[in-house]
Amino acid sequence: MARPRTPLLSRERIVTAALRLIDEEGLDALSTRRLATVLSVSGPSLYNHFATKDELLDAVVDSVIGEVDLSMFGGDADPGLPVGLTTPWPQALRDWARSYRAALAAHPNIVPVLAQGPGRRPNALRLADAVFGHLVESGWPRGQATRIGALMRYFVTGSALASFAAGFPADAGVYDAADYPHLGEAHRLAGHRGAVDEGAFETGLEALLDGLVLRFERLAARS
Amino acid sequence: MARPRTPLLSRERIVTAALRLIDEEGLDALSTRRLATVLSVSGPSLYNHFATKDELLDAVVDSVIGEVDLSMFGGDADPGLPVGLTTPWPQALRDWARSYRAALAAHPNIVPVLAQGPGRRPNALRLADAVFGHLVESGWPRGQATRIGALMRYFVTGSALASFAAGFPADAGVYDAADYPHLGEAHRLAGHRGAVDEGAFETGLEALLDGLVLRFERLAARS
DNA sequence: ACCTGAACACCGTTCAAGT
DNA sequence: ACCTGAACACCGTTCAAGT
Repeated sequence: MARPRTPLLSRERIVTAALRLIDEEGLDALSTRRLATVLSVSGPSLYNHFATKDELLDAVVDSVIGEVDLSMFGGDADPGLPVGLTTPWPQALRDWARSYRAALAAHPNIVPVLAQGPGRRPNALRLADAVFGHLVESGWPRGQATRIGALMRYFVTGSALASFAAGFPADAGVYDAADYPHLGEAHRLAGHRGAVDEGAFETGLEALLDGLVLRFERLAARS
Repeated sequence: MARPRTPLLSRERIVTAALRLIDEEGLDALSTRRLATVLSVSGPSLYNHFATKDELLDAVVDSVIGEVDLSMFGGDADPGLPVGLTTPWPQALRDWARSYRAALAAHPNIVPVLAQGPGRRPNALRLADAVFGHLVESGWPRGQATRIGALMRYFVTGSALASFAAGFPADAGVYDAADYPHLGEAHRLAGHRGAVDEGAFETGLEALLDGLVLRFERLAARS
């Protein structure tokens, strides 16, 4: 065929197909050759749009991060917003963490890539900027704001990386009472996967926020 | 050569070499052929000791989890220990979380595999059993104990998966003030990698424990 | 039982050739 | 500019053959 008059591929079409493949069959299932087959082109065609497979993965990751809601941090959306109308930081962190987790948990297989940090990906940098900026403007010292951004990412990526409940085999035979005296009911976890993971995330999120509010109050009391 | 009189390989030798390769060059660098070369045998030899590469990875993962200290949960170590001498649950969780993170952070490249859950790996199941058992015996309802086990794993795996600080390029040119108004100092993060990540982990851990203690007190007040 | 080389169906990527 | 087939150096795994 050689060059068609309208391109067969675009970065966007490639990214969408790649994410679907990763979601459905895992990160290892994404090969340039399989992806090309799905897109009805030959393998090397992809190299007209991405220099390497890593660059393609970067684009996939950034498209996922682009789904995270950052509106609770104000900023760009309403530049003329009165200062008193910004969302209090604990509520902003709560809303953001839920949206962040939802976006990542929808694509758990790509979380290990995404967790490596923002790199040069624009959506990831925008996210870091919004969180850090809001915390500093709320009165957190810069060093503390950095730590909070980090620890929130630890918790959210950890919770999206894999289901806790689904990690326990549903086969009751695994949990020999002599070896694991307290895991007699563990085989039922996988069946309640959604509720267990959601409950753990919410409990952890609220505990974290309570602990941070406590620290913020101590900070204020000292000044 | 064919069969030597004393075996050239053992599961242990293979696991050790595999972990070193993963640590030094990443998960993708672990191929059965490279591993075999390191061990001075031919590729297929490994299949005399592990049925598949996945089974080998499982053994590597469990060897890492075996490094986590569980002694703070009492149990096996001192079966005749008086009840009053068990470590209070917040301190036990703190000590365990630190040991857990240290073991994982020493081998960050394998964390994505390990985070998939215990599966049938004995050391991972022992860990889950010890944490859950200690929480229940400390007075936590079983449902809450499950959630706490889960949320602690979220936080620890998230913190060991990748350095937060190292995720920000050291190249100051990345952080255009027009795009990211609050990231002007982000290029200096990578240089303080250890301190930033350690500080974030400790802050998050203490905040989480504070929040959980608060919940435990509320629980006690209701009964 | 434990190692070998040959073989199969895969990879990511490069490159010359086509329009 | 954007696609193709051929080619290179890799993969995981199977299998028959050796001791």
